[in-house]
Amino acid sequence: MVAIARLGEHIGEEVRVRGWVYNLRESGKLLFPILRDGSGLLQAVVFQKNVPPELFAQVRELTQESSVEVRGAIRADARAPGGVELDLREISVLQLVPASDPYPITPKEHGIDFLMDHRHLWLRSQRQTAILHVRHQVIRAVRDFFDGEGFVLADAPILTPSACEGTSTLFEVEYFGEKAYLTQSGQLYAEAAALALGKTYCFGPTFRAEKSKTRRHLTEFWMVEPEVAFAQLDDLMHLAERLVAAIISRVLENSRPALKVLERDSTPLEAVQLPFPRLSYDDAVCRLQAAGSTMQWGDDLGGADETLLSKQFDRPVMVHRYPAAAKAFYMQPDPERPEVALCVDMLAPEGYGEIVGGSQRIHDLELLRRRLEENHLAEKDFRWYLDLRRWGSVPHGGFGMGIERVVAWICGLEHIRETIPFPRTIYRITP
RNA sequence: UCCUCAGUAGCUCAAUGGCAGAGCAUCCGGCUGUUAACCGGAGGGUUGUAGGUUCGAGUCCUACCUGAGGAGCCA
Repeated sequence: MVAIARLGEHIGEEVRVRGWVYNLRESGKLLFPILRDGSGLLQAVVFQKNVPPELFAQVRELTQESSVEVRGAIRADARAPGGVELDLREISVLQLVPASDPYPITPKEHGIDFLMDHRHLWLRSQRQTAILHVRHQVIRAVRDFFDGEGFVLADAPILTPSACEGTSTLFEVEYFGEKAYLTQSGQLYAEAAALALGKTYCFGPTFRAEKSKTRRHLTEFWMVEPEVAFAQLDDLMHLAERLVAAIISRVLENSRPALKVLERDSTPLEAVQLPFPRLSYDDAVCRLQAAGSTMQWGDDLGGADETLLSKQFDRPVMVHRYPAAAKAFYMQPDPERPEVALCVDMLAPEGYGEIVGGSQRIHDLELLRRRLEENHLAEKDFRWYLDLRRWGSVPHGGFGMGIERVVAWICGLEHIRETIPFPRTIYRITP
């Protein structure tokens, strides 16, 4: 049994291929069933005069997405998509899709509503499998990168007793008579792990119940969050840029065919070389105002601002030292300018916006207590978090990277919903 | 939550307030190199729901339902 993607290595040989009927083209006494197997597309050919009548008849009545196993010789043929063709000699039909109930997704155009309702079938399309191949490479690259850097995986819980940051709207669940919430970030737990392991990361699903309705948002998405003891802001920026460069490099190495299916121009990806530009928030505000934005110092960057800024660079840009007032309570203030926080956001090029957000964390117990109070957060909810500052506190920090946004950028997609097998958005939880 | 838009055949879409249509899909027929094949024919409809205006509503009005695009918030 040979995967379609590897048939180029079997020219001249007789092979068996298992898969599904993608399409069937017909021209008189000539049939062209197109098969897919998840690795690629294969055109088979059947000449009526070269095969028994039963075989010809059997192939002729194949319907889209019927599951089959075929046998035949592979030969190079420039006329076939993919460059190789199978001279079909034998077929075993596992399931013939009945013509009375045809496969709903045809090779023609469909609207997004219909496709999302049929997401479980839409995944079979060339485009969707290509995206999932890229996603797979991105995740492999992340895990290999951290492994190579000596990080130890320590996943954070998904069920949590209270808000991690106290800002987002959370999904509430009933937990044996108590209220619990789906995690919006593993960060606080990752900090505990970092003080145990030195360098650690967690990687899992994250939930936001905000009623966000844009092409950049999912209610359930995957986030990887490294956390490093003794790290300062510059160390975090250095880590983040190398992580992203490693991901891009991996995708360019392993996913060229997928990028081609997606018609993704790879030149912007090839331009992503170290180092990435660093821009202080102050400089970002100047640049934006010069470019016509109405934003003022103190405002957070809006979506349009992010796009405007990222289009000024050919690689991801890191914006650091935002006003502390606009940021989370746990961020370490800059000792030289307490009104800004030692934090960084990485904006992807081509208008894809924020893919990384991180900071150095407050390591002083009394300062952290003060910040909790200023943010009206109850100290009892953060008792264990404060403990991390009572015994062996060190400067430390980390960041979160949203996998789906990275995949959307790399694949050049219009909308993030195609980057995850079963997207969860504000108005959609099925299939 | 706010703003905008859409809902007609399995799918993608047309239809000036006046007979509800086309392409694709499905079925039948034709074609010995097709490339979302092509050519000919057939079947397929409670126009999202409920009201209203009108001689007459897919079309106009009101409410609701479902979804999409954007804003805010964020990864």
